[in-house]
This record gives sequence, structure tokens and C-alpha cells, in this order.
Amino acid sequence: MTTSAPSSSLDFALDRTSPVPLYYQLAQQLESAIEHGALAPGSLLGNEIELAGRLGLSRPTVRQAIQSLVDKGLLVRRRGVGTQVVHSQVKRPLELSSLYDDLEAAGQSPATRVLRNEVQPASAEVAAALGIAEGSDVIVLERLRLTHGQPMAFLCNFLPAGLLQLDTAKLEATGLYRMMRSAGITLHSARQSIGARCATVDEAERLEETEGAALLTMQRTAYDSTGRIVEYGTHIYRASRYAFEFQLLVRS
Amino acid sequence: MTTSAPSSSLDFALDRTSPVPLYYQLAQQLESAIEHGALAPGSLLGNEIELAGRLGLSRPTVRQAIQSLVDKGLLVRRRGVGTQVVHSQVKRPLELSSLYDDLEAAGQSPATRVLRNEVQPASAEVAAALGIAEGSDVIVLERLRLTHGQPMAFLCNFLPAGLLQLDTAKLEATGLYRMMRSAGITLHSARQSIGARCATVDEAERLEETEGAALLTMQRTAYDSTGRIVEYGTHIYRASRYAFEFQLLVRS
DNA sequence: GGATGCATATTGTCCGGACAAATCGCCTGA
DNA sequence: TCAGGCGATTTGTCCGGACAATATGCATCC
Repeated sequence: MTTSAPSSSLDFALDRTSPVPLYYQLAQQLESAIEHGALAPGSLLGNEIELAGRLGLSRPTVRQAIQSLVDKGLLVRRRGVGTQVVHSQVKRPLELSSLYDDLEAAGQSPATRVLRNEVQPASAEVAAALGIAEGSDVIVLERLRLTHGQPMAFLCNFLPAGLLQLDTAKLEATGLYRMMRSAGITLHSARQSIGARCATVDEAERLEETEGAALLTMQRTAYDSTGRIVEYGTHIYRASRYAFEFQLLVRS
Repeated sequence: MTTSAPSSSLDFALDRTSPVPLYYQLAQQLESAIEHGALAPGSLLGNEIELAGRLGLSRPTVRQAIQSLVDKGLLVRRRGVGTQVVHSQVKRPLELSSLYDDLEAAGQSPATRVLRNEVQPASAEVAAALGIAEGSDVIVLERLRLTHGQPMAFLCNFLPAGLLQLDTAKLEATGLYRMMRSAGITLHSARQSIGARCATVDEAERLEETEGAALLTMQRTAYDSTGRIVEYGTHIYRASRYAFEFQLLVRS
């Protein structure tokens, strides 16, 4: 009773004249069918060879589409059995959140207040974190993130100078990561550490909390696609108003 | 100066009689060459077609090997340029840790004390989290994790009864996830939420902390490969002794 | 009735080739 | 000297096929 009958034939519309790859078109339509409920959880997808024939594609192309959804955690393949939709309560794996803080705050009327935005020589600690020489110019950024008009987090970031032009007004409007992407910096990976501690007097005042209140701390080092360090940050969140949520995928 | 000359020819030994796939053999040897330093960061890998010819493999096979390392974040491919080793300070991406708590505690003389291990009817909250009917039998597990002889975390877990036989002695020796894997349960994904709060009197006593000390809280729902919920847990960590560290990979 | 073995279905691996798209360097021309 | 175009290089996409490995269900045999 866990596996349903092989799914009925869904019609996927593929556009061979489009510049977007066929396997990607198929993957997107499969994903939307799953999210939409047209493909029920636990249902079999029908074998690849037949599916390929029906869509006028080759098996490798169909496999590439399916594989991308397997990597996303939406499908599971079992040899000798077939490919079935994962029977998950949580729709939309949400992927890796908490990298784009902005996204989580979406729908919560978020706002950012830039408290500091200047170039300074790097301290020993910052230089080590960024992998540059001590005393090199770095952009120092201090921001206060607000939701519903109340402080939620205090963000302190350091970037190698010359990497980017950071206009304060634009920063408050669009966010740091969006500006980096616009500048041609493609983020690749980030190393994070999440901890907690009690608020000091200064921190409490800045975040409108009481002294000793629980705070979430996060340190992050971000790398671009070539492995260069492009950002180092220390963030402090009010635990009463914020939590990190994310999904882990276990590689088989 | 960022890209070195095309890497010299490394000799990879492929065993066609082995049951382990060729692309996997190649991927492993490439990875070890990278970790080992034989392939310097930033160096080009040489084009796929030539590499395939030199190894006596087809291009799809070589591509499959390379792609797996790209997914791991060790390599970067650029059309018209080539494939190069990512120039990363952090060797070993560490992948997704914090799922196997045990692994992090490794080398810290970890120990586990099982405080509770019994079957009980599920409360409304637990039933909802596990996606089962209220009142169904669930295994209730309470454990204290110690390092260096001091408490580090208090772990409370719930599992659907009948899924697994949990021997207390073995649990203290090997850990929950290892026992689940031994029982044929293959973990697939998990949804986590990390927050913080101040310790209550009871919590402080249990963890040998002072009242009001900062605690890290973690809630997790784990799914097996078919999407079934196999575990729900609420964990509390002493912030003074623990932090979550992990690496995020941004999907392009 | 139960265990063993076989046929079938399905994905996993691998091959060889073809053309398109993007990037970079070089050459030409103004 | 600088701008633009051209070609070479390399990865991206896609095809068609072949055989192997694994899981399932059925028939047979004890």
C-alpha cells in the first residue's frame, strides 16, 4: 500500500527551439507536477525508456532530468523497482536557506539600517579570516535588521576593499548578497558556525533586549566560485524573534 | 596568475574487473589527489576528451566523475576555459555535519548516558511531528551526552514504535543513527530548526549550568529514503561548550 | 505449505559520436 | 594605439545503443 500504481501519462510540453535545455524543461515540469499534486507522493514515475519514447527524448536526457530532482530530494530511484515521488510531508525542501537572510524575512516587512559603511585597515583577526595581509583595506559594514519595526539582528561584515562598490542607500534597499551578485561575484560555498550566548549591556541596548537575554550568534566565511574569500561576517540574532531553519540532505 | 598551467599527467589506476564503477574510481582518485596536494588549487585539469583518451575511458564516464566532484564543491567547470581545482582554504568541505552528532564529538572522548528508553502513547504534539495518530506507541528516548566527563547536551527523541529495537547498552555504545542504519533504515533528509534560550532551573541542574545560561536548542525531523518520518527530536546544548559548524553549498 | 530457482522489469554503467555555446587569444583594420 | 572580428579551445547538451546489477513476482519442487 506504500507504492501506488504507475502514474498515468502526464503531458509535458517541451520546446526544442527554446535555449533552455530539454532536461531542465522536463525537470521543472516534473517538479511543478509534484508540488502541484499531479504526481502523488509514493507514486511511480513510469520507466525511463518508455517515458523517453513518449516525450521524444533519449534516455540520457530523461535520466539527467530525473537525477536533478533526485539530488533535490524530490525523487527516489530504486533499481529493479522504478522511480517514485518521495513521500514527504514537507513540500518544497526549502533547499539551503539562511544564506540569503533576506529571503527568510520575506513577508515580514523587513528593513535594514546601515550603521556603518567605511574602509579601514584590517585587524589581525579580520585579516586572518579573509586570508589577506594585516593592515590591508577592508570594507567594514554594520547593519541592523528590523522586522515589524523592531530590531531582529545586528550584522557585522567585512569584505576585501576593491571587490565591490557599496552604496549605502542601495544596500538598505536590496541587501548585500544581491549587490555582490550584481557585481559579478558568484557565491559558491560558505562555512558557518552557529552558537549562542547571553546579551551584554551594549548588545541588549542595541537590540532592544534585556541584559542576559539569549542571543543566537553566527559567523560566516563565504567563498566565490574560484575559492576566493569574499566575505566574513559576525551576526547576532535575538533568539526570541529568530531561529535558523534548514533542510539537510544525506548523500548516499 | 590565478590559473596555473594545465596539470601534468597524473597516472590513475583503473580496475575494470572491480565491481566499483569506473567513474567512481576516477572520482575517488581525483579527490585524493586534490586532498593530497598533487593537484594544486587553481590548476586546470586538462580537457575531458584528452583525459578520457589517456585513461581509456569515454567522455561521458569522465564527465560523470568530474561532475560528482563539482557537486561536492571541489572542482569548478567553466565553458571555454576548463575544469579547475577550487582554490579553497578549507580542505575537506566537511559536507553536512551536525546530523551525526557523534562524528563531531569524535576525538573528544564522548559518552552517552541513557536516562530513559521506553514505549509510550504519543502526545498530540509528538504525534503531529511524527505524522502518526495520537496515542500510537512511540519510543521515548532521553539521553545525556558528555564530553570530558561533563554534560554537553540533553537529547530527547521520539521514534515510531516497531521501527527498531533499541537496546540501551548498545545505544550508549554506538549512537542512535548507527543503530538505525544497522536496522536497514537509510536516512535521506532532515528538517532542522536551531534557536536559543536561557536555561530554566531544571535544565541548568541537568546540564550543570547556572540558571539563565545561554542554551542552543535544536529540533529535528528526519526522513528515510521513502519520505517516512523516522525520528523527531528536541535537543538542548550548552552554548558554552558547543556550536554548530557546517558548510553550505550554493547551487548554481 | 514453504523454500528454491527462474523470468521479467527497471535502473546503473559505459560507450561513441555530433553539434551548440561560451570564452579567450590573436589578428586585422581603423 | 585601440576596437572589432575571427578562430581555436573547451565544456554543455543530446542522441542511440549495449550490457550488467538488482528487485520483484511467479512457478516449480520438496
